[in-house]
Amino acid sequence: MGHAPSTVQRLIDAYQDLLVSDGERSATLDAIALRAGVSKGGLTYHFKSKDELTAALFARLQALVTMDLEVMKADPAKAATYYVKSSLDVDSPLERCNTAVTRLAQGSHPEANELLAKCRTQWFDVLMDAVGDEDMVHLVMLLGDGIYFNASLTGTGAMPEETDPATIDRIIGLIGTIKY
Amino acid sequence: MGHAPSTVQRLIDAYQDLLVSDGERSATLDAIALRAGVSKGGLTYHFKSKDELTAALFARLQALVTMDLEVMKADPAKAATYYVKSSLDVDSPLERCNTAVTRLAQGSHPEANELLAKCRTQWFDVLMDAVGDEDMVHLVMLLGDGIYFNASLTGTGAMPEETDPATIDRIIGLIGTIKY
DNA sequence: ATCACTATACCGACTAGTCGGTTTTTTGAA
DNA sequence: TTCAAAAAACCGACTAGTCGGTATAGTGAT
Repeated sequence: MGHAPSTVQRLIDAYQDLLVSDGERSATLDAIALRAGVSKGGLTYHFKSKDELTAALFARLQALVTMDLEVMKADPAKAATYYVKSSLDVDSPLERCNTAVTRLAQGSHPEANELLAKCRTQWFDVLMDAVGDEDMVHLVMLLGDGIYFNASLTGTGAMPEETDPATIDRIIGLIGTIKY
Repeated sequence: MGHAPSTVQRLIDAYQDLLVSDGERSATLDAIALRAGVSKGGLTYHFKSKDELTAALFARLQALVTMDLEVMKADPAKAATYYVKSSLDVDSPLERCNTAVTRLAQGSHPEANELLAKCRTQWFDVLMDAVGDEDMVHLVMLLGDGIYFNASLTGTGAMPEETDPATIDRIIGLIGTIKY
């Protein structure tokens, strides 16, 4: 049966959600505890410091990326399309966690930057195995980043329809016509 | 001859630089004043509140974008290439200001989000006039966003060579082969 | 006298982290 | 099966420090 998420997981969820929806400044210990449904003392029982909580968030991202890489390796022919399309799914566990860590990176958290760089290198390597051509891999990853950037910016401001799935499908079609 | 920047401009510069290099949290009034080489009192003399300073940063971005749009309109044939390539130049006044406002947007500052959305719509419209095909414009803008995202993430973490100009040139070449 | 500041002091709100104490769950011997 | 002791989970008030903002007295150039 599906376990109800543990307090530890709920605390990481709460931290992640606050980072994604309101940014680093709003992700205070009090706010995290409140959202997770525990007291501040309950939070500090599980995580002695905010850095420890952040480390747990980093570990979650690494785990989710590892799973994502396995999916891509399992079907190399679809790896590139999968990478681009999954950038659109901002509500997936991976994308949400990725966004959360990106928020920290943009607050110039050195470890967050290093982790993101490492993950990107891993994606790059798997895409290279699947696609073969370096420039095409760069194109695919940059396109994915652009989609992700657009999607994650659509918080309050009403963006145009740049990131709707049908448009992405047509763009993937255009890319598919490239001979390399 | 080139005026030495006024105190007002130096204060906006300082705010912008701190946002870009250290994120929203580090951009305190004290830090801004220190970097601009004025006292805190000197800052509050020119800007009654941090919101006023932020408004000045927003106005700067709008002005820089308007100039950028004029450049693109002046040579529509090169507009798309110009858009993609200029995304790489993270040290240009426009990209630095854009990054600074993006930092605020990711801290879920509603006005920053609206401004960025507005600017993107303006770029989209000009590119539509220049390129004609909507999907190609989306592709160009997403690619530019991806480049920008990558480049702006390269703060501390040593990124791979994804965003070097030669690679971008080859990718532009690939895009150029698409028939639409 | 006005402008463009410097320098310093202060306030209230907020933040990360601490700590003594309380509740809940688990354990293992009678 | 019962039940008390131990361990784990959790509470919330408190501390020290930070931030945005306010206030005020003074300085030197025009």
